[in-house]
Amino acid sequence: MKLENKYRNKYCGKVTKEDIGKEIRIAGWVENIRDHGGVIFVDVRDESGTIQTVSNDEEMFKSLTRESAITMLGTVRLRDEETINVKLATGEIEVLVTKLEVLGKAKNELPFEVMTSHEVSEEVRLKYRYLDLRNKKVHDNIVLRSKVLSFLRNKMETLGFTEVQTPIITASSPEGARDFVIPSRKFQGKFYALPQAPQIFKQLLMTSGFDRYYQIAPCFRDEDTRADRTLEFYQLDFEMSFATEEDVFEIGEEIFYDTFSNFSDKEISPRPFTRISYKDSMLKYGTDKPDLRNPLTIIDISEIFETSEFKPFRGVTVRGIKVDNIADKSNSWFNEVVDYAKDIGMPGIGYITVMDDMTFKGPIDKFLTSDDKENLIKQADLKVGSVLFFIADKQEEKCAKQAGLIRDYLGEKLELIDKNKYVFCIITDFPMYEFDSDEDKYIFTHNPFNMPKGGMEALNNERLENITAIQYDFVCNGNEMASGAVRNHDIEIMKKVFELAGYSEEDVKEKFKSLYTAFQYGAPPHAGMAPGIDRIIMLLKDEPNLREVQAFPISPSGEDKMMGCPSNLTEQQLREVHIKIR
RNA sequence: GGUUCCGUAGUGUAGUGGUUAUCACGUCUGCCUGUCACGCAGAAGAUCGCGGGUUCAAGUCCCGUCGGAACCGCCA
Repeated sequence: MKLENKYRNKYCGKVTKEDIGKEIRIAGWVENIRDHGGVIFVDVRDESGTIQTVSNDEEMFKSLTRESAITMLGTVRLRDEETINVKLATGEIEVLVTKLEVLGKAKNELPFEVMTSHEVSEEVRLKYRYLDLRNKKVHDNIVLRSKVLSFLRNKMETLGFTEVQTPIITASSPEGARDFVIPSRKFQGKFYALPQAPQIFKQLLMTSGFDRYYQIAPCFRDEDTRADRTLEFYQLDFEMSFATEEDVFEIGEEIFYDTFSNFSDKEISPRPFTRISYKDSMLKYGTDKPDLRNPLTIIDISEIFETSEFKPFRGVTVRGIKVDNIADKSNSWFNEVVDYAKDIGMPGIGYITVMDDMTFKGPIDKFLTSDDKENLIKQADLKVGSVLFFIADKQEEKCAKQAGLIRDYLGEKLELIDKNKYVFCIITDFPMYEFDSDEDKYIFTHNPFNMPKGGMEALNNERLENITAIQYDFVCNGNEMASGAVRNHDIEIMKKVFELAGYSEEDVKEKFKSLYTAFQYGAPPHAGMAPGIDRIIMLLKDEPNLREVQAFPISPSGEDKMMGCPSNLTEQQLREVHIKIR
């Protein structure tokens, strides 16, 4: 790579003892100035690292400010033994400056210190993101992102995938997330939309004979944000024709396993990743994105309490979480668990403690018959010192979710979670439909273009809530990392799928025009998925939110105070797109 | 839309209803020839988010409002 020009001929961090005696030119930012009166030190930083420069000419550095962009001419020399800085890669040498030129002066009062920007409120960091990004840790996240993207592209090419770019300006889609919309100037009253995902396009590409497609695809969703969710994010979107669920699993496993082992030293769960059905996951872990580093599991013990004298448990869903060897925890420890249970909307949490003689202690004990006790010992595998927590609710789904939260809480509280591991699993067989009590009808749980398991036969014969889709999520350490499915390429099955959710054939024709038409011209069976790029980097870097791994993220409230967006438009702009602000 | 938490110099913070609002970093001035998050001496810098209330007295308590964050709803 050619570097030499009028600004520099050497990167700061690449200067070595080999360069001693040479005159070099460096360019970068002033990280620090230490004026000793007579001798003055200036640390200069570029992307490669930092080097100390030194001069006896105070006049030359007189109005120099920290974080200014500069270029310097100087001679590399060896430092005296006792002045070597072992903390610095270039700590054995320094540059004796002969000429300094300020290329971009920085105001002398900075909004925050670059070296400690991570301690500053995120609002200020984002407003001055270009300064924040000078911080090594923040900068390194973006550099890693580049490396991961390159690695993924290379991997996909190796696996025979073709990168195809799909439109950003496209049609609004009636299902799924709220679209970001773009008013049309030429077509009054009509709107384009940004894609929530390239879903339809990639299915059309399958119909077009692209055997394996991929794309590092931007996705836009106008929904409220979360730590791991924002308005725009990137997915490694891919799709394979004439492919089965297992074909996609194999590719997905290779992508995740190889990426994580290439960019992290942590232990990774071996391939093949554990497969868990949605139903089992909701029962055992109380969530569809279980953290399998947590060894605790949930068991269903509703049956034992069907005729119980303890009213709150009789005839409702009762789940249990057994933890061994914690019978000796203090009252206050258990009270904290009870407080947490109340925090998440439970009336409290019951538990029994197994004593040395295998008798139980706890508020629920007196309601249990000796048969009940024996059943519990057997079902929950209770031992001396075990504690069994009870979670009960009339609604099964609510009970499962609360049990899941308690499981997470206990895992953290008891430090059962090994932070040095990535444990992957694949959740399969998501439900196709769910009942929406607000609208009093069945709606799609997820993507309506997924193939129902069992095809037409299942649609005709099963109860709607029992129909599952050949749909799967890749999950790592409690995070949903990717989502995918075998798609529905059969027009007859598609019509039926929509009919069951209350759509007529005309609706499908109109709302999903492209797929409905295209699939009448020979659609191949196809399947794929889409790993989330931001979440991969987040996990690799142990970052608490995805803004740390995007160069210019929007704030959680959906504003960008650096760019000033969203912003007003001029009257003329509004007129041109035929929009009147109320 | 809802719940919870947080707003004090440029930045991060301390602050039991009671004198001139604490400390650190940064900034400015001076001193200092080997520091490396240099040191020393001094200075400037605050509408305690905003509005109202309680009180002899409010940064502190109450109400409202604005801003920020996490979560629920929503969303793959």
